[in-house]
Amino acid sequence: MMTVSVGDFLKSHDIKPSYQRVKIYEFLKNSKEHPTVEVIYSALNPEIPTLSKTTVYNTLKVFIDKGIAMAITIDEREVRFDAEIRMHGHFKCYKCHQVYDFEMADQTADVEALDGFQIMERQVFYYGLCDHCNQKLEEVEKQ
Amino acid sequence: MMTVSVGDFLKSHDIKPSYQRVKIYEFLKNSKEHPTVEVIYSALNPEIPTLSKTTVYNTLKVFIDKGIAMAITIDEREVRFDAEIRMHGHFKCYKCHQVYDFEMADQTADVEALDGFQIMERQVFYYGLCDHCNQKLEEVEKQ
DNA sequence: TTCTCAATTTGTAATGATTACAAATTGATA
DNA sequence: TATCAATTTGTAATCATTACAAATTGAGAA
Ligand SMILES: [Mn+2]
Ligand SMILES: [Mn+2]
Ligand SMILES: [Zn+2]
Ligand SMILES: [Zn+2]
Repeated sequence: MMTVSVGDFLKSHDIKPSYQRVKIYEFLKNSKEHPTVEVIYSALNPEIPTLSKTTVYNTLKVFIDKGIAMAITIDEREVRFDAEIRMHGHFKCYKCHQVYDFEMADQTADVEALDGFQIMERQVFYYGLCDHCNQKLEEVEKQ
Repeated sequence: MMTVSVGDFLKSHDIKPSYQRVKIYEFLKNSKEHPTVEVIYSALNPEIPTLSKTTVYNTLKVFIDKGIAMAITIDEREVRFDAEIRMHGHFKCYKCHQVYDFEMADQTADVEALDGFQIMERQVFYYGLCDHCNQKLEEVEKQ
């Protein structure tokens, strides 16, 4: 198993690895929850008391420009972020509001309606009840 | 060919067909552009000078609740609306910012990662260059 | 080491879409 | 015609995001 430091990883993507950038990337990479700016800021603020929310916004914009993160607009009200940039779908539970990843077959070829279009990005959002919340609902209905 | 008035259509979906609601629904139904609240408001304001933007927001919320319209969050900054509620994908051109519809095979069954999840809504967003803008780009490159 | 300067970070104010809310209007029914 | 709930309207509040200018940082120069 080969390990590359976050600093080297950022450098290899033409991003100067400042203290804040390293911490923000580490948090995003280790997070499974697709955090918002607010969540990232609140999580890192205790450790970096001088952190500014503007820095979180700026840094995420840099990550996206350099291709090591993506924005997820599955919520109407707030943008979430993801350090996993391989193609995958997102499911949002109406009840617990969690956002789950799911694997997806690449169905680019399926879309003959888009002949001549150059597809550069794909977002697939599903909504409903996650297995956990769905389970609880069924138990209630059984009564 | 059978025609039902917009008023009757709204009534059949449990929506009282006020003047504003009829006009807003007609505009949305006839529009191919997935308009924003601002676009709808600006388009109808000349005809309905007393129209309030709040009414546009309220009315669209009613349409969505009653299942005759849907919100499209393909833009990070502003929500677009669509009176076409059959399942279809959306493509947004980075250059001309138009949003195109495209037909899509229903691939619900494909997603075995979501066993136990109850999928209630699906949104598929593609981004890139539309055929028109892509064409123009190729012509420039040819020179 | 100290200096310099561009890149980065920070704090504050502005922006803009959306929502909250209360008053005015409408329109179906009595 | 009177009533009253539903709808519409206008204004203010909210809140995520952006703009911007000042402060800080840190890598290389001297
Ligand atoms: Mn993800
Ligand atoms: Mn559409
Ligand atoms: Zn859930
Ligand atoms: Zn285009």
